[in-house]
Amino acid sequence: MPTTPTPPTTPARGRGRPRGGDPAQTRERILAAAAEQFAESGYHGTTMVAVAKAAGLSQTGLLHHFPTKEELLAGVLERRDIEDTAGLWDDSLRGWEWFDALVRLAKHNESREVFVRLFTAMAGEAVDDGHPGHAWLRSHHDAARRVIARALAQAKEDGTCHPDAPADLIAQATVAVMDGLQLQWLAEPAVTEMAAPMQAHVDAVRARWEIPSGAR
Amino acid sequence: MPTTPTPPTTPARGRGRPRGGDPAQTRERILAAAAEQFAESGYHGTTMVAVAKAAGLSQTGLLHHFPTKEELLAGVLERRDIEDTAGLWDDSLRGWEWFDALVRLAKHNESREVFVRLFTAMAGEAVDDGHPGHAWLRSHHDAARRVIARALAQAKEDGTCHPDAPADLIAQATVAVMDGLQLQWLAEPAVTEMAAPMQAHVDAVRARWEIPSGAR
DNA sequence: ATTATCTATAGATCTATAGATAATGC
DNA sequence: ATTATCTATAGATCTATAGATAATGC
Repeated sequence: MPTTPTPPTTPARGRGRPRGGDPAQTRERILAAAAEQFAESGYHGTTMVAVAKAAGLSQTGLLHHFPTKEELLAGVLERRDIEDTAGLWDDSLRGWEWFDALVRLAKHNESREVFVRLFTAMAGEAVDDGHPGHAWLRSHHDAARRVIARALAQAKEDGTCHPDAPADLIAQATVAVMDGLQLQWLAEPAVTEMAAPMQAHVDAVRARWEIPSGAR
Repeated sequence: MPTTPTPPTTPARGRGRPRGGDPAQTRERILAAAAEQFAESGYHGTTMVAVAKAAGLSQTGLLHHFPTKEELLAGVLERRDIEDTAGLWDDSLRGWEWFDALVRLAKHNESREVFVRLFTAMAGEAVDDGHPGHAWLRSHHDAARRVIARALAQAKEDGTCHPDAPADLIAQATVAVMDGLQLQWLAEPAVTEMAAPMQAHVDAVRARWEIPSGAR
C-alpha cells in the first residue's frame, strides 16, 4: 500500500497559518525569488503570480508580506544594496587603490549573475521617471561617481594624480564602463570577463593621469 | 450657435478605409509612435493600445499594419539601425580616427533623446534570452566591438598603436563606455554630456597605447 | 488578538480574432 | 479583389480586495 507522498521541498501549504513556519524565513524566500524574477524579466515583465509560485506561496499569501508590487521591488533593491560592495569597499583605501577595488568588484560580480542581471534590468527600465526604481538608480549612480571623484581628489592631494585630471568626467566614464560591461557580459557569450576590460580602462586612465611616486 | 468641432490634428477616423489616406505614411506614423513608447516603457511596459492611440488609430487598425507586438518591435529596431551611425560612419576613416568618430557619435546622440532611450530600454530587457530584441542587441554589440577592434588593428599596421595593446578588451571597454554613458545621461540630470566623458576615455586609451607619428 | 495562509472573485487590462464597412486600384 | 479601417468580443492575465481558516503568542 503506497504511503501518501509528502511534498518534497515545498513547505506546508494549506488553509491557515502553517505549523512551525518562520515568517522571517518566508520573507527571505520571497525576496530571493523576486530578485530572480525581476532580474530575468524586469519590473514590468514580472508578475506577482510568478514570484508567489517561485516562493512557494499563493499570490495572496505573497500579498500578505508585500501588499503591492512596488513594495516588493523596494524590498529587493534595499537588500541588493546591502550586498553590493560588501567586503570590497573599505575606507582604508586611498587614491588609485579605489580603482583597483573597482577591478576586484568587476571580478567578484563575475560570480553573481543574478545580482548583475538585476542591476542591468532595473537600470534599463528605471531611466524612466515614473519607474518605481528611478530614485534608487539615481542614488546608486550618484554614490558610485562620488567614490571615484573622491579617489581622484585624494590622489591629487597625494601628488599621484595630475591636478588637471577631469575628475568628474573620469568618474562618469568609469561608472559607464562598469555598467556597460555588465550589459555585454550578460548578453554576449563572446564577452566572458568584466575584470579584464575594466582593468584595461583603469590602466588607460592611469597612463594618462597618474604621476609615478618616484617622479615627485 | 457653435459649429461642430473638427478633429484638429488627427486624420480622418471612421469605419472604412479613409479617403485619400497614405498607408505608407500611416506606417511611418506608427513606427515613430511605437519607438517613443518602447523607448519610454520598454517592450513589456508598452501596450498595443497605447501605440495605437499615439498613432491615431484603433488597436485593430494598428494590428492591420503590424499583426503582433513582436513584429512591431522588429519594425522599430530595423528602422533604428538605419539611422544609427548615419553620416558619422565612413569607410575612409582609419586607425584612431574611428575613436574620434565615436566621440562625434556621442555628441550627435545628445540631440536625439528618444533614440538613445530606445537603445537603453531595449538593451536592459533584451539581455534576456527569450526577449524579441535579444538577437538585435547581440548583433549590434558585435558590430560595434568589431569596428573598434579593426580600428586598433589598422593603427597597429600604421605604426600608431603599440602592438601589445589588447584590442578586444579595449573594444569591450569602449563600447561599455558608450552604453553606460547613455544610461547616466538619460537618468541623471547631473550628467549633461556624453561626448566629454567619452573624450576622456578616448584620451586615456590613446595616452596608454598610441605611438605618436613623430616617434617612428 | 494577531498573524499567516488560503479560496473566491471583482475589476481592469491586454492581445488577438471575427466580421462589418468603405475606399483603392487593377 | 484587395486594402485599410472600425466595432464587438473572446480568452487570458494581472493586481488587489473580501473573507474564511488555522497557528502563534501575549
